Amino acid sequence: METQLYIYNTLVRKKQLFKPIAPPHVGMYVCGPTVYGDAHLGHARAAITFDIVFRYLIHLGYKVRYVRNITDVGHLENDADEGEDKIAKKARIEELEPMEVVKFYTDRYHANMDELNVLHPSIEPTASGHIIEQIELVKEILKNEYGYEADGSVYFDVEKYNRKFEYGKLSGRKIEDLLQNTRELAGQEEKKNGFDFALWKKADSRHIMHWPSPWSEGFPGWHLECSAMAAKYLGDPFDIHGGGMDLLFPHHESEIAQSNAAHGHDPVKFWMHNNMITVNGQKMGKSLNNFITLDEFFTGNHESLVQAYSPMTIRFFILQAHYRSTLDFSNEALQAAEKGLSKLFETYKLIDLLKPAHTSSFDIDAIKNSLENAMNDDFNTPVTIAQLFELSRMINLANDGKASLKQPEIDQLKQIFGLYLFDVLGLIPEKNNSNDQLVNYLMDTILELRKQAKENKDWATSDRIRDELAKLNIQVKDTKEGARWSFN
RNA sequence: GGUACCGUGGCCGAGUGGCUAGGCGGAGGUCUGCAAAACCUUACACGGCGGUUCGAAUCCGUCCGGUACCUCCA
Repeated sequence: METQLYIYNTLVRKKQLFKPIAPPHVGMYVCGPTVYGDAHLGHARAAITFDIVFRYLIHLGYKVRYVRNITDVGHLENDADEGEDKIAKKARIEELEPMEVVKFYTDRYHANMDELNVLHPSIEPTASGHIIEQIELVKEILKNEYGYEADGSVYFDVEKYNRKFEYGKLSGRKIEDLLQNTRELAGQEEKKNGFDFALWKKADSRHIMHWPSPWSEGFPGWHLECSAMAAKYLGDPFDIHGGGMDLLFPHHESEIAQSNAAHGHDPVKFWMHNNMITVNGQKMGKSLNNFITLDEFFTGNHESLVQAYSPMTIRFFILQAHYRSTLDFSNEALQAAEKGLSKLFETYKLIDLLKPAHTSSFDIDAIKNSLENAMNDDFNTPVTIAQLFELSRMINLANDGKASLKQPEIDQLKQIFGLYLFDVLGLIPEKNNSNDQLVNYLMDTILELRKQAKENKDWATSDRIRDELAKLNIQVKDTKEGARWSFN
């Protein structure tokens, strides 16, 4: 494996050469969704970011086990419904069984991810399916005396932990600062310190989801599931842990603490965090209620959207920014992405029509190197895409007879273009929404009639055909080789 | 208040000491019955001020503006 992949590691705040713990195997854990609502653009960004990591590691020849969890219990609400489980709350409102809610939104999440051409993770564990593992982890932490019990709940003793380890190493926080700035939370009076977090929470009568444990009938704490499930499926330590930047603190910080408290060492070598999608410069998020769901994007059914945007447009839009930068949503930006992407697909199709020459104007290997370098530089997909546009330009020039390519280079060009466009970036042409064979046959017939009209200089008929087709969102493109068409 | 991060042309968005980012849009051109599409060419930039340097969008300082985390959040 010649390639030198550099990954930005949040833990050290710089890019580091990626070396797996046990090559050729790579273990990657990514925080998945809490399934109590529809996925929005931010979920797409996280999923696509790590889909790219997954795909590229596979491309490099690694054997990757990719674990992405489904959070279906546990996260506390922090408003009037003191300590009520998020899933349970939603269930109460909709008068559904909690698992019914979980199933409903999990299915919808999966459907959205498939539409975005996000590869399925190797394992997709649920928190509710790993209560036993989580209880065992709490026991270990208690055994090592980094937790304490209070009225059926168990809390993590951050101050004690910090004497031996370093709480805040990932997020760059100091425990003294935390001391000053902790808000009043449910169950605060049971804690030694405001910044202590729950490992196990006793359920009260209003909770529908609860499990027996040595301490109480209750439910696991906020950060426990990831620690428990990652260790179970990827070992301890493992290679890459990913998630949104908003999970950095306290979620990931606490995961590190739990693992150290239980096992005496850090759980993860590389921490990766994708940045947020913004709307008018402000984070798109549940709490701000400014999110647009993926289904709304796909249908255009939202007041902020002037049109529908296809899943591939969304994917391309996200990949046009580097994952560690914020990405500002706007109709203009999405429309630009839509056009740019279709240009790439169109030029890819042109490759097969190129006529080989005896000389060659371009250095395909140079582009190939640029593509590799871009991906190796912390998955720089915007630069990767820029290189694909460079290939696109070559294809068009050759197609116009303004440049030449030899057959082996045409083959190479097609191979590289396809490799990065389809396999690495995961961009695939949209399927037409109709019966392909039938539509193609009809279109051939219609365009043949229009061609005859044109030959007879019957412009009224030929223009009418063009206009009528336009009403069906079918665009007729006259080229030197005859008319082509596409769905708009 | 604490801690980070960001400020690039009309819009989105890479780069991070000297060499074109790229896309969309704009302008000009080629093609065309017309139009569209397609293609080619091209203009437009690095928040303000000061410093380091032969040279800074890129490093340092400072000011201004914005964002994120500190509470569930991708």
